[in-house]
Amino acid sequence: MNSLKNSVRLVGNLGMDPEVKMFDGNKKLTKLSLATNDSYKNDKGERITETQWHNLVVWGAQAGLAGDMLKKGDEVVIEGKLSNRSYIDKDGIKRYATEVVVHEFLKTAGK
Amino acid sequence: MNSLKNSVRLVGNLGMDPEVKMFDGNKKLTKLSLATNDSYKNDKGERITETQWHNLVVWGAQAGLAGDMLKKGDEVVIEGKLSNRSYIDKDGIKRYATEVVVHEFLKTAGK
Amino acid sequence: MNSLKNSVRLVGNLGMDPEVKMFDGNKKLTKLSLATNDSYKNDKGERITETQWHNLVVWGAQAGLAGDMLKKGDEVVIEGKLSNRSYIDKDGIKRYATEVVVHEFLKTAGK
Amino acid sequence: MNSLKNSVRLVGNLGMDPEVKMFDGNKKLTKLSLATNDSYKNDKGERITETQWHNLVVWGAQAGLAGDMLKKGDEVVIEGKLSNRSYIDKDGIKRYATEVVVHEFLKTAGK
DNA sequence: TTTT
DNA sequence: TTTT
Repeated sequence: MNSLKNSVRLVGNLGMDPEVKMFDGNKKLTKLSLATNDSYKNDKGERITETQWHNLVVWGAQAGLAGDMLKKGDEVVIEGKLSNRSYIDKDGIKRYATEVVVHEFLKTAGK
Repeated sequence: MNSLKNSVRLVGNLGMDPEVKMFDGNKKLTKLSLATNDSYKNDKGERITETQWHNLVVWGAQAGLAGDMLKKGDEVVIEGKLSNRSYIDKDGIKRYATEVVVHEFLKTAGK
Repeated sequence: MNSLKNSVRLVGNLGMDPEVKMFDGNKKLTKLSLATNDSYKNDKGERITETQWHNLVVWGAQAGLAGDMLKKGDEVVIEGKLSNRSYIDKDGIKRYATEVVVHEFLKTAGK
Repeated sequence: MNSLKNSVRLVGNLGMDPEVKMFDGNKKLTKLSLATNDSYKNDKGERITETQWHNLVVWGAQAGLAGDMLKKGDEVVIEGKLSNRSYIDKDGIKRYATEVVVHEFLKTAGK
C-alpha cells in the first residue's frame, strides 16, 4: 500500500446507511456517502457553511465491518486514497467517476 | 480553512505544463494534472504499476507561483481538499467533476 | 505556514482539563494532554492496547477556544506540527522536549 | 496498524547517513535524523528559516531498505506515528524521548 | 443525503 | 491522565 503518494482524510457524517454489495458470491464492497461541512465567514462577516458530498468505497474485510458498525448520521473519520475510474454509461458515452477507496475508518464516540 | 475535515495529500509528477487562466481581469486559476504511481505485487508475484491522474486547481496568490515555478515532468508534493462540483454539459445534461483544490505545493529537489 | 513539510494528525481523548496560561498580559497558551489508543492482536491472538500520551500546545486565538470548549475525557481530532525544543533544567543540564503545536482542533460529536 | 489515530508526515533532508543496528542476530532497526525547514516572514518582513530536527526509527523489512537506499543529504518524504518512550539514563533518572516510527518512506527524484 |  |  502506498498511502504516502495518495492519501485522503475526511471527517464528516454519513448521509445514508451503508450499501453493502456482494461480488462473485464472497467478495464484499460497501458504499458510503459522506458529507464534510466547511464553515467560514465571508467578506460581509456572514457565516457560510459549504457541504461537500464524497463517494466512498470499502473493500475486503473492512467492507463487512463498515456495513455492520455504521449507519446514517454517524460521524466518522476515514483515511483512503483517491481513485478515478472511467466507465461507459447507458448511452455509450465514456464517463469518469472519482471515489475515495477507504483503508481505515473510525466511528467517533458521538452516536 | 478546515484541512482537518477534508485533506488530500499527493506525491507525483506533472503530466503537462501548468495551465494558467485569468478571471475578471485579475483573478488567477492554475490547473495541474498530476500522476500518482502505485506499485505493488499481484497474486502471481508480478510487479504492477497503477497510475492515477488527478485534476488539481490552484487559486489566488499560489496560482501565479504554480504557473511560474512548475513545468511538465516535475515531481511535486501537494496538500489540498477534495471538491466536487456539478455543471451542465453542452448537451444540457448535469455532470459531476471532482478536483483537488490545492492549498500548498512543493517541488522536490529532483528536476 | 508549512503543514506540507511537517504535519501531525491525532485522534484521541484528553487526559485532563486544558491548562490555559497567560504571557505578557495578553498572549495565551493552552496545554493539552492527549491519549491515542492503538489496538492490535499479538502473536498469540491476544488483543493488546497501547496508549501513547502526547503533549500539545495551542497558541493565539485558538488557545482561548481550546480552553473554553474542551475538557477532560473529550474525544478530539487535531492537526499540528512536530516541534522539538531544548531547555536548561533546574540542575543546569540541557534537556529536550517534543510537543505538537496545534493548528486546528475539532471536538467530535461524542461528549 | 492505526495510522488514522496517530500519523506524522514529514518532508525534509537527512542530516547523516542512516545508522543500521542489529538486534537478536536478525532484527534490524535503522535510525534517521531528518531536518524540516520552515520558512516564513516575521513582523519586520525578514525571511526567517526555522529548522527542526526529528529522530526517526525504521523497523523490520523497511529498515534494511532504508539503510541501503538512503544517505546523508537525501530529500525524503515519510509517514509514521509519534512514539513516546521513557528510559533510565546513566544517572538513574527517568527520561523521555519522542521518536517517529516510520511506516513508509520515499526518496524524492532529487539526489 | 448528514451534521452543528 | 483519557477512551472502548
